[in-house]
Amino acid sequence: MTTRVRFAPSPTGYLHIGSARTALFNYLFAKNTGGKFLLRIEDTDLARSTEESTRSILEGLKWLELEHDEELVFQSNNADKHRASALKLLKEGKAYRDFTPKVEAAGDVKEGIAERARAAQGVKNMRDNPYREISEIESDTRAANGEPFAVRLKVPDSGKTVFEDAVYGLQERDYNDTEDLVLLRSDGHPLYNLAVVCDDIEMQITHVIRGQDHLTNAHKQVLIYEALGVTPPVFAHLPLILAPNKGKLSKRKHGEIVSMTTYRDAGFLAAAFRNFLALLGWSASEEKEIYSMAELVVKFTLGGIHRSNAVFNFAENDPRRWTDEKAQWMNAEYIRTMPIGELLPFVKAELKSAKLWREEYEPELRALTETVSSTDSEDRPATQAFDIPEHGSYDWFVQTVDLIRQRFFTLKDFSSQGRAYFSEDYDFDPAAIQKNLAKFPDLQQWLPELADRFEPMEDFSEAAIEEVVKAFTEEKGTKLGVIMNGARTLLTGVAVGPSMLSVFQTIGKDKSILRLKSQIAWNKQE
RNA sequence: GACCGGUUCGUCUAGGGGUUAGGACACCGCCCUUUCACGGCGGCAACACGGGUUCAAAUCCCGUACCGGUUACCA
Repeated sequence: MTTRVRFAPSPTGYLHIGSARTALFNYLFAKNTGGKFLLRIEDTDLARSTEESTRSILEGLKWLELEHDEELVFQSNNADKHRASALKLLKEGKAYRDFTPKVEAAGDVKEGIAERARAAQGVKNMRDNPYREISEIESDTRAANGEPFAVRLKVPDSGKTVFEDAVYGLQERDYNDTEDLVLLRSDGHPLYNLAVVCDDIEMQITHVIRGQDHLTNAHKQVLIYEALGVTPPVFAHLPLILAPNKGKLSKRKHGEIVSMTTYRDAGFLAAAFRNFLALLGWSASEEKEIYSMAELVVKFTLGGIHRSNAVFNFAENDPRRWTDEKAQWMNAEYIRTMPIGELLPFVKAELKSAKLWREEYEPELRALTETVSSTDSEDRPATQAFDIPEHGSYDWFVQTVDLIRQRFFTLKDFSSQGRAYFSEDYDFDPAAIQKNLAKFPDLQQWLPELADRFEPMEDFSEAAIEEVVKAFTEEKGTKLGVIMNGARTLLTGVAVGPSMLSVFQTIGKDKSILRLKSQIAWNKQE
């Protein structure tokens, strides 16, 4: 039997990091077992569901490249079927009409529930509903008279629900601990637990993989499956992802850092984020951190899922730790080690959106196949002096990206920190000016002078540049670092980056000269 | 409150009767270097607590503490 799993978010916000991981695990399990990954939007609560949210969720899934196999299902479209099931149970005596008037929840719903539970301590039987045992005739009559009623499942008097959770093991719950849950609201609207069970049956779901917050719901759902006479699917509940204080990670309290689109917009690679997510609550039991999607698919098992919750670690008021540092590291790791050919399209998109892209960077067909296939960043020789691509060409673009990616963390860095490589209009980091220029006033004369030395050079290779700069340094009786760092600041606007010789060569002779002579940075320091 | 679940370095985790308790991120130090957030080497750092079982417990059992989930005519 082929496995069929579903990711079933409710459209009440953007794609949350926890939901994203649930989607990932469902996807991985489906692909690992050669099954289908389905998507269902749980919009039974029309009042809270929004189209905007559905769009955002779809967008997040698209970014993560978790494509669903069959047509998207909207739960609200199946309301009639859900209702029919409830009515069937009513007819069979497995459910009953509850004529208790509906009470509107007020204030903090959660708190109200807990409060009521504490107050009802010991006095209330979960199933002491006065309408549970009224006669069929009375029930029918009152209903016929137009008296509003909810339909509740009649939980059997004694016994327990039992199921084997693929993650948490054997789960048992005494019927006494489960109330007669409402299947249909008094306005005829089907409720979550009913809807989920009906849809999962309809969609022939074999494995329900979802957050641990549904673990107790599973007992209620098993009850519905039993009443309906259908064998329940396999349940696998996932540990929760917590905030640093080990509390709930919520959209309201933690805002954008839990939204998938935040990461997309911050310049994360989907592959890196997926990799990070996969390792949050799951492990292949080996000392390895970097997994491609293909590897994850092969290695994924429900048995590798943990039972304990994981903390998503970040510090709200520390910009460097705005999100989990391991996620940041993972992204940097991908940027600097993935095959350059795979990275290029992302850099292109980033440069385009920053208006830094130029058509000259577009590959000719020949160049593309050559570069992409010969990409083993492991043992590619360092840029050679005799191999200087024409500035601004496709080859130059590839070489430049490869050079500067070493110290980048996100795709955004290509258009911010790396801006000077692609544009004449770049900013100067005040700290860099302070550290590398202001401290050495002589540089204001020296650097333009160095530019003059570059002028007559025919061969602007790293070796040739090195020779000129070294001679110049000696002549001035200063240290190489002073010249190099001053030049770095003028040429790139920042204090960090690759070897200056590579930078000179990459920026090119003409631009290097221009920038060394530019007084903009100097003027800025005043 | 009740029911359910969890607890290995700060964080993500490996290990599940005998290990110097391993890896990754972060942090610290050294090296490389013209700077650096790359790289290399090294370091700091954990089995929640108390009982039991056992020759031997981080690992099995019981209890305690703490944390989390659920307890809706929400999903």
